[in-house]
Amino acid sequence: MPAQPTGKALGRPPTITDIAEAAHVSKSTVSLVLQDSPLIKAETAARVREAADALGYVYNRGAADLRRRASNMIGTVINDLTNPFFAELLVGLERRLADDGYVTLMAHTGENLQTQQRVLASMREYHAAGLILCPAFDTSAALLQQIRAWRIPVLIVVRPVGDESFDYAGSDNEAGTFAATEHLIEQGHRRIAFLGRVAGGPVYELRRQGFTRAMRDHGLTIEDGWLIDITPTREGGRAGIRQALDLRSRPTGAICYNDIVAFGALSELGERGLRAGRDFSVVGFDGIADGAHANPPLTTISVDPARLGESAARLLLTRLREPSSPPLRYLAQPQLIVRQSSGGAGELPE
Amino acid sequence: MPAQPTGKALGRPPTITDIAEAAHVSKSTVSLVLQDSPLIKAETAARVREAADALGYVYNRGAADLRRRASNMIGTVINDLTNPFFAELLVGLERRLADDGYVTLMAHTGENLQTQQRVLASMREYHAAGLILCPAFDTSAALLQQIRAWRIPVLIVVRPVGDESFDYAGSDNEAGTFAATEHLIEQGHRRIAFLGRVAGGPVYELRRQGFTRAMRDHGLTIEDGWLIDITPTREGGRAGIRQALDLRSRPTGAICYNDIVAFGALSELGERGLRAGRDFSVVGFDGIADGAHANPPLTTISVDPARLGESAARLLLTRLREPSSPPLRYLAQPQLIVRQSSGGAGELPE
DNA sequence: AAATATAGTTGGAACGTTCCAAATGTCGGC
DNA sequence: GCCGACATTTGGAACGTTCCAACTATATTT
Repeated sequence: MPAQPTGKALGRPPTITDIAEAAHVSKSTVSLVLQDSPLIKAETAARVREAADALGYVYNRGAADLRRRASNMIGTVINDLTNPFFAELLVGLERRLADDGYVTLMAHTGENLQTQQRVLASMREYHAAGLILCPAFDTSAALLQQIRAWRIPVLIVVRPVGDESFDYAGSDNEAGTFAATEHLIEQGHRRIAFLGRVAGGPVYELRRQGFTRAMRDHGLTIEDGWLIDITPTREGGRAGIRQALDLRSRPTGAICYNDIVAFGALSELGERGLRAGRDFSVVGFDGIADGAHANPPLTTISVDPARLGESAARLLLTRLREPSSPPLRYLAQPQLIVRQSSGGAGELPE
Repeated sequence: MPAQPTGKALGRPPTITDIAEAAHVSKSTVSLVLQDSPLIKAETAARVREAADALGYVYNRGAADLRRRASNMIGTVINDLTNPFFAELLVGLERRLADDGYVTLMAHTGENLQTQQRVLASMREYHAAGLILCPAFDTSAALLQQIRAWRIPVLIVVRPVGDESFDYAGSDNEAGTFAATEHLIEQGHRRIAFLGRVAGGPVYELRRQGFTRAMRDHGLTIEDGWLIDITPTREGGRAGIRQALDLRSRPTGAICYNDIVAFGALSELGERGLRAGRDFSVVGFDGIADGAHANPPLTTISVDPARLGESAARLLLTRLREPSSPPLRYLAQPQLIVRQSSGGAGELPE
């Protein structure tokens, strides 16, 4: 903790000019000292720093940013923080940004396009050095073009929008569900459902494709009703399982769009007296921390959300350093984590 | 979406001076228009706004803040975003702040005191108008005194630190666990454990006290080993249940420090082939959204985290308007939500 | 007709930095 | 005693706003 300022109190917060006066140098010198410039003699620098401490000086980043025509703020737009996946992503993001001396301007959209537009505009007014955007559903490519016209570096996370010319960090969704499905097949499952949205943009699309490809590759057909359309929430997961269990050609396991859908699925199974991993198999997607301590612990395709966040931040920082390099891209290779929620395909007890 | 700027392009982003020129007024007038001042004739204002749109003007809040010696940024310090309780809190907080035209500077400490000190200092440099701090464990009262010396309004959330002179938003922890415990007692339980930290600051203290008071009030004694010391995580919850079930005088239910501890408890019970609500009762604390779709759905003491966040934001905004009113305080009245994880006290199957 | 009030507009000095160009001081070599 | 080279330091004009005091009209009162 810094010492209390001891010098004579001015009526207002001290500025570099005050320090300059106290240390008998010019304010230019003070400015250079604060920037750790090697131009200044060590002795002088020490004297300046002493004066600054004595006066209780605090750097005014706003003023500096105005003059430098730059800032160290990164705007981060998240749409659903109540999904732990995004919370963990944000943690990784913020940690990395903080480590590099940046500060996070955070906003939450709740999937609302107008809110999204508003917060982006606000971040622009604050001169954010860069933006990290997890686009709300139905975000148009036009919005991205607009941001590009703002000339603020922007990185898209998780949900690809627009063309390939934007920096992007996400995960290999198709490969992920492919691996998930293969896992169930290897466990002996032949009748597998997919719980996700039917028309929910590219992420849903790819995850479903990974599922269908794995089924096809293994010579399995997807029977009517196994592609179950739900909202990607815990509630949706429950509904999905209800639907699955009511099917005439009942599946023995399900690939879930993401982990929270899977949680809902586990809950509904439990309510029916069924135990995931024994009576029915459930696989999630995301690898959020809660999965390890779900009931039962959840088999999932992990993309390590915190790490994805760090990578996203890293990409944006690279972009800031290299404004005109070709589009950057990071695709997390999802990894299968086998826990108890998946197991052999027995017959369901009646 | 605003129209593309159509006017002649300058080499640099347009400023109020450029608008002034285009609209044939002074920059003072432009400034007043941007502030919606009633001093300016409607006709003139319209002309100015037109010019601003045409040039693609974007307000420079940094410059304005420098001159006004104020800002619209609120610094928010959260220590554990991976706990959905805090994520939901943050959502409520941010929503309220955004509604009032403020922007959220968010930082994550991961319970690290040094990180906390660093991010607070950083927020000061950025001239945050106010701070919302959920103090990391072991935060000293001295730190708060220091912040007070900075003359930045600060609101403490969730964990009380320092004296009563700080604005605070939290919940009635003692009443919460009291109600939780009474609930189990009413269900017929007589042997109840408490899963929490033994020396973890005021929140733990109060929640434990609510438990002990309820037990005492109902003439029940707390036997050796029923106060179980764990870290307040999912992992801790599992360990706690393991410990509880191994006791010679085995409890039939447990009050958990918070919901994620309860989730761990549910997981461990499941692993042992026990079903919460039938074989053992579990009550959480916080009321995070996941609780409704846990396996089984979790009985909990809800403080409605999102609403708590909104209230916290509201308090801080009030403080900004009334810098010298007496300390503000909001105590959420926690509410018992009965779901399936608690039930009658049967005997445990051997 | 002068004085006063009112509405609308404006010049210019801040706000606290940065950074360029220029100034100063010191040293060695001639 | 002068020159250039180098190490340090500095004056002052920006950066894009706000806001006070002053100014110009025009209308109203005396």
